[in-house]
Amino acid sequence: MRTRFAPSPTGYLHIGGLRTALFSYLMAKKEKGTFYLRIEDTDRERHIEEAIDHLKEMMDWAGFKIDDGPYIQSERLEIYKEHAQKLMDSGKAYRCFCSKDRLDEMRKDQEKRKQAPMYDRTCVNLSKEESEERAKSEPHVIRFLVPRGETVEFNDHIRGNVKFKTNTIDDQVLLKSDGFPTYHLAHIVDDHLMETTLVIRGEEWLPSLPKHILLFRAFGWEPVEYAHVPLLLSKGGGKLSKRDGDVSVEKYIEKGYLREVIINFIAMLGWNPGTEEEVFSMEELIEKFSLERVQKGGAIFDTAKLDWLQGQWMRKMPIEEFCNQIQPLVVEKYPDANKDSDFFSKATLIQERITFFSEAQDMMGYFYETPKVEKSLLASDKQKVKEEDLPKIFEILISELESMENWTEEDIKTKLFEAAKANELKNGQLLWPMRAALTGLPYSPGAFEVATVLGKDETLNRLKSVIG
RNA sequence: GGCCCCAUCGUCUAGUGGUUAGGACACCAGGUUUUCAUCCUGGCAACGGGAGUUCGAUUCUCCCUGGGGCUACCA
Repeated sequence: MRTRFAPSPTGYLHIGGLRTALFSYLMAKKEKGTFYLRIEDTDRERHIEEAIDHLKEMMDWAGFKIDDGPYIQSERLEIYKEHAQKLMDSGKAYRCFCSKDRLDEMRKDQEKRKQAPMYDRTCVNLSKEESEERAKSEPHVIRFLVPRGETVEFNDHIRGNVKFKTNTIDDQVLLKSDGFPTYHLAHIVDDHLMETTLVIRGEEWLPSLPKHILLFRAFGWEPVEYAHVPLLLSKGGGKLSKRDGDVSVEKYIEKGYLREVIINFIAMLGWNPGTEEEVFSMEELIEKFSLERVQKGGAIFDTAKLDWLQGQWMRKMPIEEFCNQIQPLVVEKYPDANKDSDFFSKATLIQERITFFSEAQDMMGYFYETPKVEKSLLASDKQKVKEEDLPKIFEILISELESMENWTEEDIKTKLFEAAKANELKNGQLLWPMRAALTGLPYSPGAFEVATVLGKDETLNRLKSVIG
């Protein structure tokens, strides 16, 4: 098994592109085959220099090991020319000197008459001599002479048997007047020469499939295998494109989604393992992926589930790694966090309620800075804590906690539950004001947990300063 | 217009010639000895329509409808 990812360099990586790359990668790795990268930069107008390096970085980020390449099509122009020539020599392609204007007019005319726009083959009838002669001075393209009256059948790995009549297939341009090949020629030549065994690409290529099969035949080559994956759709239903919002992988990385999350998410868009599991690592995907279980219909790219997955993966992350990720961020704002021997236990409290690393700074602030506590926060209707009861509540809290010898979470819990009972208070009436006083936030880890990490002295300081 | 592809809850999807059509996300309601989050329980919610095949179709066939893609010297 040898697969490839063959993007054109646009400057960013489309999320759908990442998905076809992922599927290709998974197929290759599943079979212990190879996966290579090829840059399809045959459109001069689109060419962007840095895009190639960027693509390599993205493959690296995604965790796709590139076994080979990148092959750059713009560096292989001679090869495509030779192959186009071969087809001309065997009468399967021809030069076309028609101008852009004439073609436009022709198409307009055809549309007016409600015909399918197709090249009218004006240049097919040129004699070999005339064609050779004019080629010396006139700009021209090379077109594929599509055989008429045939039916091309092909077995797609996802769609099964598909049939096309060749009569409706246009004489595709193979080589442009600037000497660059079109996608059609370049991909056939490359996938043959580079010994690709399976091409996985978007469904938008399905209508071109017969052209490609015909080209393989014209060269006398065995066609590669194809799998056309369903498109990613926007909420409105159309093909997901730039105007629908965030379609670049870079955007999602910027937002703070984990690599594992994005990979997991796009894998599940159009594919499922047939079980009810939904959280998969790359290794598991490699093991379980199969084209037979890829959906035929397009999938709407709806990110609601992405956030859920992000939470799943955040909580799944080993705590050491979690600390490594957030500590630098927290240190930026709170330098004390750098040499904090308790950072680990603080991070543990945060991990189960965080969605993005970037939130850590705000979530951990009260560990490093005495919070400013709004008086109104200490009371709570829901917890039945009235403002006038606060002095008494804090008095109880302070005296109970002050008397403690062992400052452990269990001991604090026992102590305060007893105190609540003794004073005929609900747990919440004691704990809400305590938690609020310690953190200054409407929500945070629990009072016991925060107090434990803060230590006895700091806890008491904060409780005292609130009523003072 | 022509050609091609597709069609199960709002979304991602499982599924079989006979099922209470399953799961997940989202949403709603409860619970989890304090908030938030997590977690748990429950609820809401789907086979586009019409023929045919069949004892029986969500499932097989055809038509319709709907959606999508392609129709460049772009990929």
